[in-house]
Amino acid sequence: MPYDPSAFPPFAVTVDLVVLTVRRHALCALAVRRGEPPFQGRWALPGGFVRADEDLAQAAARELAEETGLRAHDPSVPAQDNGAHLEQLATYGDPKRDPRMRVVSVAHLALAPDLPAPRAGGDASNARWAPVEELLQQTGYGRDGEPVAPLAFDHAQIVSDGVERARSKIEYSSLATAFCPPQFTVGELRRVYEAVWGVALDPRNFHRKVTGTPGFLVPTGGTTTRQGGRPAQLFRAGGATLLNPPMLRPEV
Amino acid sequence: MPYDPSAFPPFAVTVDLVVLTVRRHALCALAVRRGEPPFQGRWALPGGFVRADEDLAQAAARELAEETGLRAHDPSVPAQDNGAHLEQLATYGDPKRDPRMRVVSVAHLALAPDLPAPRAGGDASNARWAPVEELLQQTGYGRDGEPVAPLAFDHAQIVSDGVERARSKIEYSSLATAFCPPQFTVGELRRVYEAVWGVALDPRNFHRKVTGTPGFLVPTGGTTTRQGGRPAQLFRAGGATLLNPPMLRPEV
DNA sequence: GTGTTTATCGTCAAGCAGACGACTATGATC
DNA sequence: GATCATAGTCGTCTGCTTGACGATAAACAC
Repeated sequence: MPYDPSAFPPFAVTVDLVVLTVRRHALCALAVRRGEPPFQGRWALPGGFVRADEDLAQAAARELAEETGLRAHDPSVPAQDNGAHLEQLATYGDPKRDPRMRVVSVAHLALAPDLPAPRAGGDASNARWAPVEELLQQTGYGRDGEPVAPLAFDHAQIVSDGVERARSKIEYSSLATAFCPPQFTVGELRRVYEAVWGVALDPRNFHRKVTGTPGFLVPTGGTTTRQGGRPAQLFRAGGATLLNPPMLRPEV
Repeated sequence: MPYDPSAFPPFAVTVDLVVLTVRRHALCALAVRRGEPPFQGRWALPGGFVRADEDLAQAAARELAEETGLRAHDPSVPAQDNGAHLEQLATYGDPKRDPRMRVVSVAHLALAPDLPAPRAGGDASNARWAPVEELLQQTGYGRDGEPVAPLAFDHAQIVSDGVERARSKIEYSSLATAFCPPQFTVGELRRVYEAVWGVALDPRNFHRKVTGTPGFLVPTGGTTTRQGGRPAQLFRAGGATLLNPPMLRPEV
């Protein structure tokens, strides 16, 4: 088939980001307020058009840096830097998902440690970390009493898919460490699991499990009391990416 | 931002299909021979452009029907029909993946029972079930002595990702039944696992595991001797989609 | 009948998970 | 400084699941 642009319909391709973090014991996603129609004034996921010479992962990393200042952690480089985990999530292409034109959005999932206040072009009021339960409830009032409008476009579905991916993936991988600072304690890691899954875990069994899994955690030698109580050993993420046997999510 | 087509670069969007089945104890993928440049004469995955009014899943289901005659099993309809399992796999958008133009391909994964001979527009010589190891080796000779050329475009990567998805997903879901006919025996299901994972499983432990997992298998009452030996009970897939605890893939 | 093939049931030991007791080491409070 | 609250860490015990494997059952081929 020769190059014939009339042979296929043109699409706009965007990347949208589900950036998750754990703040105050709650799983939160980054939301930005839309400045233009459609859905003007409503909250949405950060994202933007893929440029003509850009790979999808590059576009996602660029948007992530623009919105949060985070560098994406290239998974092909095993060196543990401070970058966020970034992976492709899914692609959304309903013909009516954007009323203006035909847009296919390649959603990406980013996991980041707790960050300073978000920025969106320097305007803090137009970006916030929102608890995912608040974003996913169709209507009602948020914790601060502000009425909650549904997310723009199909972004509620995308957030839901991203949260589900994160919830299942920390079961059988060491990805939960992506929510932690470079050095962290077993208790901090446990609170990540508790926030993402929304359950309480037994501290003793959790400690036995994570310290007993080879390659999951590497002690750095230091200790900290930043959580109060007895000083806790500090660890960094080990090289293992797959947990076998997996961490079991409690039922019900 | 008003609708300004010059504000974003136009993309072509395609769907490509990784259609897997188990034939003669080997995991096979459907490959079609390309009739036009680029990569003319080389094997590739079936696929095509997404139409202007089509959802991505619709486009994938349409391509699947065109290439194999299979109807996609809509996961929102729990009725067990004879359709194939179809799910989105990942999206590939390297700027240079198609030398003609900027193409973003939304790959889908389909799992089907063993089928009669494939067809590609009625021409059997242009479609075949190829063992995935054969497709994935970069060069060399296939089982029939025919020299093996790498798949067109980035399709080897897509097949690799699809196979890995299938291998991991049958661990913790009942998806392996998608490779089986509507009624099947425990031994047939075990041979699916063995072919997909490329390992031998203990028949006794496998039998205990699958029959002991509630909702996985439902006995139909019938028996069959089509595999030889003692008659085996026939089952159909139960309603359970998640296996807990999962089926463990042997190491090494 | 004998052998072969496949299916199915049972047994046993090792390992892991969940429940939970006990102890340790810090900071906060009186 | 004693006491308390908080968080971390080490053990123990019980039940369940797994992996290895013996034994039996029911068909077909000869």
